[in-house]
Amino acid sequence: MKSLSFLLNFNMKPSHQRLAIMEYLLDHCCSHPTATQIYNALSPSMPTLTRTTVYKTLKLLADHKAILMLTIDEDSTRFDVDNSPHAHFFCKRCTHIYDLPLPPGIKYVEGQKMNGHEVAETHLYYKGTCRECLAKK
Amino acid sequence: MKSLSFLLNFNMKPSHQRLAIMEYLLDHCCSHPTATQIYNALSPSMPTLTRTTVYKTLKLLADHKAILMLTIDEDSTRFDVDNSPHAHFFCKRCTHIYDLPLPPGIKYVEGQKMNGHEVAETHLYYKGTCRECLAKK
DNA sequence: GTGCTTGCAAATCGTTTGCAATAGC
DNA sequence: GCTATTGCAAACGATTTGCAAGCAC
Repeated sequence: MKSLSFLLNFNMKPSHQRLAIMEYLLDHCCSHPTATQIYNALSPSMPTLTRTTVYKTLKLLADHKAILMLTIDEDSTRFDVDNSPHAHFFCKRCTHIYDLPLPPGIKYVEGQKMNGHEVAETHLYYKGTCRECLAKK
Repeated sequence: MKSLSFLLNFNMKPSHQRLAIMEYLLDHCCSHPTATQIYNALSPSMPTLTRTTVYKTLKLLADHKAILMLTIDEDSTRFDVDNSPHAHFFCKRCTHIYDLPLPPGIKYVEGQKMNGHEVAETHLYYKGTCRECLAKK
């Protein structure tokens, strides 16, 4: 019941829907799912769930800094429960997102100023073709 | 007529429309415009220009690696003519994008392998509130 | 009952597509 | 004339909105 404590930690009421979404995120942290993927996965076992609720929940979680919104994919927003500093590799062919260790030398800035700008998030992205897709052809 | 040589360099036919779009990009490199901003700016003096053409041209330029597509803004794709390695700061309040020098230690990977993945682009993004918006309130 | 959460239907907006018209060599 | 480029209208898909209904304490 990790999802329960997760929601409580962030002062969010643990509704049925939120628990399910949170649990999905925790179970699929490595795939960095889209809102639609979450909806499609949960919908069969939760017929009343709507896309709207999924979007609202994800937005709320992101506002509470419980999850991270990744804008690496131009087609749709991806979500990441892992908030430890790490980089991402986005495959342009299959749209899979891989986690990568942070290269030495780069600092993840948060809550500090940079050139007068207040930094809330740092993102390091690589884009290209992943090893799976390279192997295919 | 920088835009002309720019297009020729990338083996693209220098049509009237492409020249105008390229020129706009070169003149507004620091604002990292959206397709719609480009369209709105050029439309008055080029009444026949359509959004479609702007999108197609930008996609073509990006495919030829003449410009960079930035996915930092969740609302719309931004375009950058400056292909020298640098970081970006995205203001969540005013959506302005600032160029930032690359911090020491980080390498911009291109054309190399990383964990078996073939990297085509590296992106370093910071998000938060910019100094202009901080000063306002 | 009060207030937050959800569901619904519709709208919005960026972007893409198929195809016909056009322009330039 | 041939081929690439453009324009148009329509489609598409992700995301948001306003509002009414539902749920929980």
